[in-house]
Amino acid sequence: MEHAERTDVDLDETDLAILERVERDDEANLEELAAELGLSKSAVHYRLNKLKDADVITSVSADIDPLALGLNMLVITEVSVVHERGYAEGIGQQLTDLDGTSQVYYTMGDIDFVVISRLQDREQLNDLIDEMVSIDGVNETASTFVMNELKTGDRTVANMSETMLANVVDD
Amino acid sequence: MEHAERTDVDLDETDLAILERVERDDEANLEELAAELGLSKSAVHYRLNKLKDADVITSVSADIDPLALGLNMLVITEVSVVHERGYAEGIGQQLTDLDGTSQVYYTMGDIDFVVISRLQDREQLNDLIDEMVSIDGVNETASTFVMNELKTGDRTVANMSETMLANVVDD
DNA sequence: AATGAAATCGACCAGCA
DNA sequence: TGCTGGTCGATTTCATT
Repeated sequence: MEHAERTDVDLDETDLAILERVERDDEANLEELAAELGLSKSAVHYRLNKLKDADVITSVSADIDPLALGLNMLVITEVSVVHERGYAEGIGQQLTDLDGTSQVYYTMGDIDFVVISRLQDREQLNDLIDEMVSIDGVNETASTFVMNELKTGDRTVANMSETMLANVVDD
Repeated sequence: MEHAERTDVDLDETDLAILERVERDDEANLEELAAELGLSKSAVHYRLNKLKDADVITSVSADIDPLALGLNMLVITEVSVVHERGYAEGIGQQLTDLDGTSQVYYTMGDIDFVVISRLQDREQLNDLIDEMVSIDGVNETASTFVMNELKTGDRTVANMSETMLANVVDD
């Protein structure tokens, strides 16, 4: 199935303010949100519904500290594969299914896949690499330890410049 | 500032079931959660509070579709820096502050930093690379386009194997 | 971990700009 | 189409067992 085309919603500055607020913390009640944003409860409620209906907000979810689960190791692995037609898709799925993998990207160029994994110990890392190389079509892997996670990917609006935000509003 | 040591919480299978549920979707009310988990409303409420107090759940936040904001480009950039004492820390902070960057990792080995960015067009990518190379101490950058994002990093418990989960429970 | 009462919240509506 | 202010039922919260 092809990715569904985005039904283009047009957002205004108020929508962006709401998004910035709830991507940071969605535990506040309507009254607090309304006060912070200078709107009425109903307006916030109305716009939040719209943003969810339009799939601008895709979900509301709890963020869990990986360290609380003993996931002390963070590893980035570059995976290169043999270049035959149709291979990549199946390999990508298999990488996605491996225990411990957190993010999987299919990339242009000579690398093919970048996989980011969270693990508890070196044994799990060994197992993971073994599983990767045993996937049919995988050529080579190169792993790098992450010493420090300086910025996590859990914000979207907050990372955008004024120019980028302006592009959203006026088209 | 050093990272705060985790005050070790011990979690049981019920806690893990709750975490798996709310990291996927936190919009359900207590009654639904209780029914799905086979617990009473109060028990779920009690445990959720405990998990938040213990910072196992760090936040509850809305997930926003980057495509809804025109962020069609996803790029992975490897940044290498000159190796002088104390340089890396400041550079990491500056990378973190750049518009468009979504994730920043400080890594072992010859690469030094891996940066993942979301952008709207090539001009923004050019600007970003320019800003990176103009950071004092940055040596070289190499960027790769992501053609397909197969797995996003927004789940933690769901990515863990039975073995990994067992490690959490019995220590 | 369950109960029940009190406090709070979110959904909805009629009316309005 | 987007908003207001108010109402009501649903929900959370909390003290108690």
